[in-house]
Amino acid sequence: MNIFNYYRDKNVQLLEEMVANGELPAGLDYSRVKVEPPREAAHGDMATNAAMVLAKPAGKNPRQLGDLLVAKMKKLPEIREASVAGPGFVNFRLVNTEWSSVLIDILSAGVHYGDSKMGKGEKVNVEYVSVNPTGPMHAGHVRGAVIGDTLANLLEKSGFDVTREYYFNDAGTQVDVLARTAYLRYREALSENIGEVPEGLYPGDYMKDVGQALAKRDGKKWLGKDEKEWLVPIRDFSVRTMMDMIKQDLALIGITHEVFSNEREVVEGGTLDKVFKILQDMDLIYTGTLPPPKGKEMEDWEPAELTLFRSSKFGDSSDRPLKKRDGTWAYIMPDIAYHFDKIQRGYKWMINVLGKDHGNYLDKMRPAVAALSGGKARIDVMFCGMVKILKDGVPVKFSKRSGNIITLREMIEEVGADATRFFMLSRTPDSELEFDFAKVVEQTKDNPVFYVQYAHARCCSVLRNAKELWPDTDVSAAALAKTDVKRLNSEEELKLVRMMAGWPRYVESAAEAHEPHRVTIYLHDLASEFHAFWNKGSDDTTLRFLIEQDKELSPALVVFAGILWYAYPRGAEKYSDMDVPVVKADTSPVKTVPADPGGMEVPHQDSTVFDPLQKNPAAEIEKLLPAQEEPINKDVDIKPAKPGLKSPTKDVKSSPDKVEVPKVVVAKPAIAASGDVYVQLGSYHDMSAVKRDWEKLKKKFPDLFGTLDMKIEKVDLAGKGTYYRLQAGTTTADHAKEICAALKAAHSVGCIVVRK
RNA sequence: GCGCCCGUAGCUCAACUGGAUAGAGUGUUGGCCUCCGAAGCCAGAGGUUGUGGGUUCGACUCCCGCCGGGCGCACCA
Repeated sequence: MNIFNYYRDKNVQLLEEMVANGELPAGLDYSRVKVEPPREAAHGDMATNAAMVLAKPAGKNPRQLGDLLVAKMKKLPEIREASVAGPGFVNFRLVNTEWSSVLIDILSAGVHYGDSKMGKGEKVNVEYVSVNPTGPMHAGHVRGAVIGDTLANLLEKSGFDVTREYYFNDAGTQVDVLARTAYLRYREALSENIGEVPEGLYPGDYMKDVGQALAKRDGKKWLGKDEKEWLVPIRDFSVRTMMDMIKQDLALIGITHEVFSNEREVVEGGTLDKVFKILQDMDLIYTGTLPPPKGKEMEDWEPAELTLFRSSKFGDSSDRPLKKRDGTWAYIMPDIAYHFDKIQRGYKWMINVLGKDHGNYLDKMRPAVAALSGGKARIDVMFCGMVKILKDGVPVKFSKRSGNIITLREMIEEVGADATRFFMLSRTPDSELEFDFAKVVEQTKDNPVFYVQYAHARCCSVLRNAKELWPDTDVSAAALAKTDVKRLNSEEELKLVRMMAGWPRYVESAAEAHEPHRVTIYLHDLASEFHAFWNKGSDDTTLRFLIEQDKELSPALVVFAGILWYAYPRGAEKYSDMDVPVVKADTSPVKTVPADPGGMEVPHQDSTVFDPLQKNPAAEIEKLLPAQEEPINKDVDIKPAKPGLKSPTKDVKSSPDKVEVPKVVVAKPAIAASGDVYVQLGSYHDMSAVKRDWEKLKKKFPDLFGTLDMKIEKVDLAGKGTYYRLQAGTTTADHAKEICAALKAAHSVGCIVVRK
């Protein structure tokens, strides 16, 4: 039960009484009336804005109306005090037993505390993860996965009928590449020497397992056969294997989808034609020519007759092609058909969790959904910000080429599922997030994960001690629900209780606003309140959880705190059986209290207790997008290797106790110190991007580039296409170095010194 | 150029979709262990919420204009 809603209804009831006896005019709209905890606890337990929002329609001034309401409220036995304050807030306090009875609610509801019927059983489809089956889940995917899953949990808890769905693409060229890679690894598994994985195939080692599995299942069946024969069966096998792998990975962080959909079924089921026909019948299809994209120099743009969908009728900026020039489907068509399928399955509300880089997905899909549902279905997209992975404070380079990806599995093994989930939820979804391996496992209070876990550990500790103190006492939630909680009435205790009473409000607001991170904020606040209460026990022994003379009362509070830990974003149903739903945390001390108090050594707060996975982290690329896997080789920015820098050799022998800080030696460039040097700032596929970036840079670093000119160097790299290199010059070698240093410091662009 | 998102303490972020004196952590200053876990707690200092207007009882929140940043803008996937 949400006690705030309860009193909101109570207030509305009072107002209705006032209407009934003529104090207020009839027909008032109460929908904006809210009851909330006041921002300042000193103001009271609860506050309502009723007088302010109803003043105008009621033809009274807010304070006048407030006074009327206060008079009514004061007659209620549950309300101890009420008054009008500020611009017209009505603040009120409840009698203590009202609060302490919340504890009984919590204990009897258990993990269902905070459930509500807000959603009224409405069907919602939450689609998230949706990683294509071409590789394992990696660190960049995790955030969207966690956010989507938690949102689904919250919606479910709030009374929606939620379906967790996963959609994967198994019909494009990517899965063919997957099949070819699998075939190669299959040959390898049958002891063929395959050498390096050729460009265009997936280089990762995970494909070895697929090859092995295939060899185990089919033996030498496919050796020497033509691709035409093996492509389809091996593709199916690989897709299945990869999906199994992904599902296992997801299970590691407690994510299970109910429905898996795939593109192939959509395509082969003929849905595309069906959807097209429907749109045609609605007269939303025509053949026409689109204007060229604005503001973007397109050298190779030429007008073409295309099959277009009148999406602009549904708020899109322009109509969109559904078929390519050659008559085949455009890539958005399967997605549209897939959403049609969802609509047909009865969803009026669909939520997609995507990476921020899919910027215009919603623009493209919303018109189609509107058209195909007759305006009855709604699609929302949550865009998740990027994750910057750091190891020991150093950004981790992410490159598929070298197979250097941090997989979800590695991440979980390193920091644990709970910490991962918590951390991924610690910021608003669309913001960028720094995920520092060292910080996540750091055991200090600047690690919110630990801070919350520590509070939980203390709860466990109390229960453990309670069992020791009173071996015969039942400390299960059910037993504690019978505790005489009315005796909990000190201000300190009630403060904690009020905090717990607020949980249902957080659940609702987080679900409504699609902001699962509010859960972690709540937990942090709750933990903070808990720690504060704990320490009060030092000054005042009557505020301890365990009071030897009073075994009935003591542990009750702890259990509530413990119950709320469930809120840790995981599925409620998984914890049906509970004393205290346990979140992973140390249940035993890892640091002992010294016998001689007064000089306890505490680790420095900035220090870490984490041993990094890799000691040779590479810098540079620092953003991870939950993006689609792609075969290597596409459009890679080609940069010459930096002169003078060798990759660190592994077998450098150095004694561990003599740690040498590696000296950064900047190799002296073999360039004369006169104006005969350019700095190369980037390399692009199209000319307009070069110009655009140059303008940007000039604006951003006027001091650096003010006097320099732009030079564009065109290069043809065999097999890789044409590149335009952006260079600035000429200048001296020293100045060039300065520029590069400054750019590096600003994390802006790469910078290479080149000769004239 | 167009569209979407963002700009809050020195730093990293909140602020319960319009509420009261904008809060936490970090850093800094001081205090608290004979006591349920001191990896904790308490207190001090730190702000014209990028900027200029508007809407109203009331704006970090909504609207408009600027400034600064991110992402997206193909018939590619």
